Amino acid sequence: MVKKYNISVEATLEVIGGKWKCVILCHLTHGRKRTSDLKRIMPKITQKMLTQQLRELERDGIVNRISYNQVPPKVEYELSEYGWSLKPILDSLCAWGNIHIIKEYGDKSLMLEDNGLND
Amino acid sequence: MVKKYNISVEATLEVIGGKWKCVILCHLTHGRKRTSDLKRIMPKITQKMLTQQLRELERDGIVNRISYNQVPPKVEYELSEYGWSLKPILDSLCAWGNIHIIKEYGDKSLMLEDNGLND
DNA sequence: TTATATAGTTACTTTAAAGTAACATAGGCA
DNA sequence: TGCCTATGTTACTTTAAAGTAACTATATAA
Repeated sequence: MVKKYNISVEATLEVIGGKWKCVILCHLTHGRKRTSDLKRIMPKITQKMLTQQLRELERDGIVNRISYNQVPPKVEYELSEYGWSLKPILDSLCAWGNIHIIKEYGDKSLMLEDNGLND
Repeated sequence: MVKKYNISVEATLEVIGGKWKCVILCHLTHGRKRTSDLKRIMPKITQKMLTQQLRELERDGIVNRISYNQVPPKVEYELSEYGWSLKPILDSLCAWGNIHIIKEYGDKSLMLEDNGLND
């Protein structure tokens, strides 16, 4: 077998890398969410990307998918126990981002959408 | 002006996202490195990607570029003071990656290159 | 019976990231 | 003179990620 990683951080990036996964996971650290909740909180994500990213996170054991058998469908997503082990990382990524935004733009309210989670 | 971020973690990803930046930064947490050192430690990175990523990290104030005026050239890179503020994040990304590799493959020595930094 | 609501899929296109290979620099040394 | 070194650049190609738009399913309520 060929060694896959130069350094272990690459394994983490395989799981939470890309444009959307960290964003989704940060929102899920504030509690279980329906698909429609996630779409409302992240207005710019498309249905396709949302499902795709959630599927991959589910495959990697990071989130649980809870499907209620009803019509119209109701599906909720939450961090799994393993997913919660990412909480300190997600928190510090957000915290550093806040500092960086203030450093770059002076005022974070200018750059962050008003979704009730940026206060 | 249009709000740029849904949540602050996106600002962080703009700085350290992509395939190489976290890897480069993790190596730099072990000390100042010449370009040739970095190429040796990361054999799969190309000259172009290495320079490109370092330039962006420099532009964002994360690394310092130290150029000795001599021929053949000698250039060193190190974390800036601002870059060092990422150290806790980089460390926890690596630590989580180790755990994840062990969870997925049982033995991390099977997956990590022998570059002297994975022990 | 027809419209509604929610979650998801599919084929396709666009955009962005990464990789390749050849070239540039310039002082020292054989 | 001409080659070596280390670092970096450029034009181009390839690959991967993300986005678009149209489609599906189906119990319930109007």
